[in-house]
Amino acid sequence: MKKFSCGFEVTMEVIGGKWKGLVLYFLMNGPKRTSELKRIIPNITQKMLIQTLKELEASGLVSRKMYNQVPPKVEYSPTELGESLKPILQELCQWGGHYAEQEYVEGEFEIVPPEEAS
Amino acid sequence: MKKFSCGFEVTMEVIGGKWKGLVLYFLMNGPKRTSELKRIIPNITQKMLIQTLKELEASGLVSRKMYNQVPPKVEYSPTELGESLKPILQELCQWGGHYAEQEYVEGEFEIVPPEEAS
DNA sequence: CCGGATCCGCGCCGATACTG
DNA sequence: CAGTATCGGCGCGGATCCGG
Repeated sequence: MKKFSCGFEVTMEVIGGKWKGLVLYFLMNGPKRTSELKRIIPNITQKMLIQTLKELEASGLVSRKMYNQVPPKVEYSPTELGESLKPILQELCQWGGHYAEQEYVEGEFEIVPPEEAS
Repeated sequence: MKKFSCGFEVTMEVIGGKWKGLVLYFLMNGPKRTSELKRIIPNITQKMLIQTLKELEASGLVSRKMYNQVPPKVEYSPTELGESLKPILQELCQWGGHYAEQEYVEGEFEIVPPEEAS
């Protein structure tokens, strides 16, 4: 059992890292197939996408629905627990957007369409 | 200039990682000296504490005030920009607290006094 | 009391190739 | 289309010693 001194650390354990929060954020608008997510987040590799989704599922934030057919079809959607993070994720997103425009950090960060993002 | 496709990534760039958000969170209750922070977060090493504070300062979220005296005294406090993160940090903290008590993850995470935390 | 400097292990994350 | 397997770089974060 991992021990922390503050709930903040627990949340970070769950949506921290490079991709987890972002993937969850894009799932909030409705169920997505793996390939859709890959298209929305072009810079993620297939490996990291699958791994991220598995971690989110293990954390109980995302549910995985499989259709037994060919070609395979899998859809991911946020669970109720995952949905409960929606307002927070949106605030984090908005804050970052405003922050990037602060004169203090102007030229440090840029928000661009996915194709051009690093 | 770092490029992102979503403000969320920018925010994570600033409060992500193992310590940045946590240190900022504990600064919200008022200015703190280095040694105070070290006492509040015993598991952080001095190196990481200093490094974290410098990064937060470079991001414009924390201001560093030095008193020229012996023994040296330095105080850190959140800037206005840093303060603007306060509600979000609190929500992240509360969410993590509730999450740790979900039956789904019971036994996975525990929130304990700093001395026992890992 | 406060901070800098070095060394280094480990794990995150990426690239690539392959299966059903 | 969805997922697995393997290999490896690199940087975060930790331990420790040193200086003002």
